[in-house]
Amino acid sequence: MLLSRTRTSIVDIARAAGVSKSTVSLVLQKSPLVSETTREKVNAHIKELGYIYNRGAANLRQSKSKIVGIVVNDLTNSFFAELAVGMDMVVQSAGYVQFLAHSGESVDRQREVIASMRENGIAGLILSPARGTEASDIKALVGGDIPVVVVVRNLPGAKVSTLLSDNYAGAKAAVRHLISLGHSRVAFMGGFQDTAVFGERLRGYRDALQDAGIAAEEKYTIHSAPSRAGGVVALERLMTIPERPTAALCLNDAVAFGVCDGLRAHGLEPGKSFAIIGFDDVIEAKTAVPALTTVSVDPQGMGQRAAQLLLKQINSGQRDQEAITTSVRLVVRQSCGAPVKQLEEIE
Amino acid sequence: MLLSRTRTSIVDIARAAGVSKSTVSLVLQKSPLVSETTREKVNAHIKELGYIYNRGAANLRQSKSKIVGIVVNDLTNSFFAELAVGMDMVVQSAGYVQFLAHSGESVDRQREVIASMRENGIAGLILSPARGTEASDIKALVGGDIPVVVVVRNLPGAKVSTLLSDNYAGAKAAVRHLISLGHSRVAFMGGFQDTAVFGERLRGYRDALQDAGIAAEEKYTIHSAPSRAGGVVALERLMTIPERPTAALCLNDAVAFGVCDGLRAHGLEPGKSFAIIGFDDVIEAKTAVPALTTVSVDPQGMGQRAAQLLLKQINSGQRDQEAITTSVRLVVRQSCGAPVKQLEEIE
DNA sequence: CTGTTAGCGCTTTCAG
DNA sequence: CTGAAAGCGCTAACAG
Repeated sequence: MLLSRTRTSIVDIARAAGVSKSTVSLVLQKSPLVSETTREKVNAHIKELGYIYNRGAANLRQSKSKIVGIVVNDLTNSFFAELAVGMDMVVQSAGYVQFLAHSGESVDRQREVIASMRENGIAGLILSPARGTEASDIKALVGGDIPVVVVVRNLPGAKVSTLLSDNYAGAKAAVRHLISLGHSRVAFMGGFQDTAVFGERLRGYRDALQDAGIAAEEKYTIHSAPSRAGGVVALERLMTIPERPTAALCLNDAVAFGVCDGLRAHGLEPGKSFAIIGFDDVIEAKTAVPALTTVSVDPQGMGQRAAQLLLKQINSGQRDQEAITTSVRLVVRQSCGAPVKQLEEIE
Repeated sequence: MLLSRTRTSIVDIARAAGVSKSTVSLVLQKSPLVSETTREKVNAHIKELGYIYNRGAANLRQSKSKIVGIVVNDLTNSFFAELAVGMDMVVQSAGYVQFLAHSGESVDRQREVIASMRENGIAGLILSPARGTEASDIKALVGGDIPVVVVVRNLPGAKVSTLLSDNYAGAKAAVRHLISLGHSRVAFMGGFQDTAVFGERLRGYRDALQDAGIAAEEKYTIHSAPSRAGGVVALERLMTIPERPTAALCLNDAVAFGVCDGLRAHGLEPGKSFAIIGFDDVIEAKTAVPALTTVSVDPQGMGQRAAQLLLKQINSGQRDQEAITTSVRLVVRQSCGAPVKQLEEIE
């Protein structure tokens, strides 16, 4: 808790170099106002004394910081972990640091951690909301003081920039693909009716069927936890229904992997007797199942985009902007072998 | 970058409540020295003005912080993501926040990010080192000012607390298990000779064979990237060697999953014609392959332990302690279904 | 129990 | 080009 007995500061090096502390400060800021000779002298002493810049003090003085907050609902899910890695890349290379926290889908924890980050002076926040987060929550948490970017899950009504993938179109394209392969009994597996993501993907699934003149059977929509374990459960359910589907669109890759696990437990090879489409295109999808096709969201790319968006807002001093929802076009691709198509942006 | 035009401070609320700022400060610290009446009055104004505590200012004044740094080599790998989640849990509930960064196995990035964290005043650091990190690096980075806990990968010679799993014993137990099932041609798959973890696990593998009077064939050790994709590659290599092994211990779960992927591509069901043991016991291992057995490290538990260790050191003001290496005993378990045994600690 | 005062380490006018 | 002085928001003696 205690940081050294009072580590060497700007005045120590000023004294050592025989200059004033303001001069040292200027050197630190690489100001051109200081002569080459003094700069070198000062820098020498900085090295010698092992001086560490105290950014906290500077932040206080300037009322600004180069810290961003990132709160993610579930780091245990590769999709979100990769999302975080993408953000990390751009945050780091912009010279910022991040408080990165995991809410574990708990809105309470999410609230606490955001409050804590605010006290610690973040300049902006990226939030991948916990299930059950309300639009009203977020403006209560950050009083419009700092820019906020919401990712992945939509918070309808929240007046913040939001970066979403076009789940509807992606799901629709995936199901169209299955239909073009001759499937007519297609299931939608995984997830519960509690996130916008689920709703959008389901809607895409239904509309694609409808467009093809196929009635969407209610029993073909199989709810389960949106995890790998959930996929296994969903498959078990699937096996019991009459007129069993021949293909499925899964809520996400985790569910798809679980469905594959389940099929194999029944001695069936995924992609052979039963076609599966995953969703998100997590790194593992690249080798998980030879026959796996996914709707590609490219989590790392999305994370990068979100972070860029936030930094732009921070630097432009933007606040309280109208909800600018950007959606990322999704492409259906064969996971193994095929090159990943580029992320495209649409309004 | 700019934090509001100068947000409401302790003096604003002091003025509003008609008290001095020190009184407000005392209220904030829940000091018993302040009367119930004034406390309530002050609190009322705090709410009304939407005051946000400026922890940075307090940190500066007290030369301490409740921020820890966590640097992880690869968040993309579920093992490390779960490790981070475990740390997050205890850090958060101790009222700390964390800078959490991903080094992507780059020692340069690792160095930069640690430097940045130090400038930002972390009270301690947990490091899961990037490949190639030297013992000398770390004392250069943190000058013994703050406590450091190194996890997962050993940095022989570094004088810091280290939390490792007993890789040698775990690997040995796993191979003994395979031998007891009747396997005599056992491969070791995945990884390169560049981390201590690899060396320890390999040594355990070899010694178990030796103890059973089986010669460890050099060709049965198959190097590859320690990732899922690497596992696929390793399996391809394996298929080409004469007197093909009948079982394998994999460097980690990611490799094990890749090996399974590869087997399936060859029409072989993992666990049937070829036995596999993974390593780490990532969440997915719980459903990934019905027949999968892993050496259980319990990443989240290990993360919690590491964070507790760090916090203890922070609170006790410990510095420069001798290298206290704690190793966690590993158990071999059937991944699916079987209950996870508790983490045990040994000297 | 409450107010006064000084100062954490830095930046920033403003003079010299 | 360099120095002196003030102040960011908070805490910590110390008086009253």
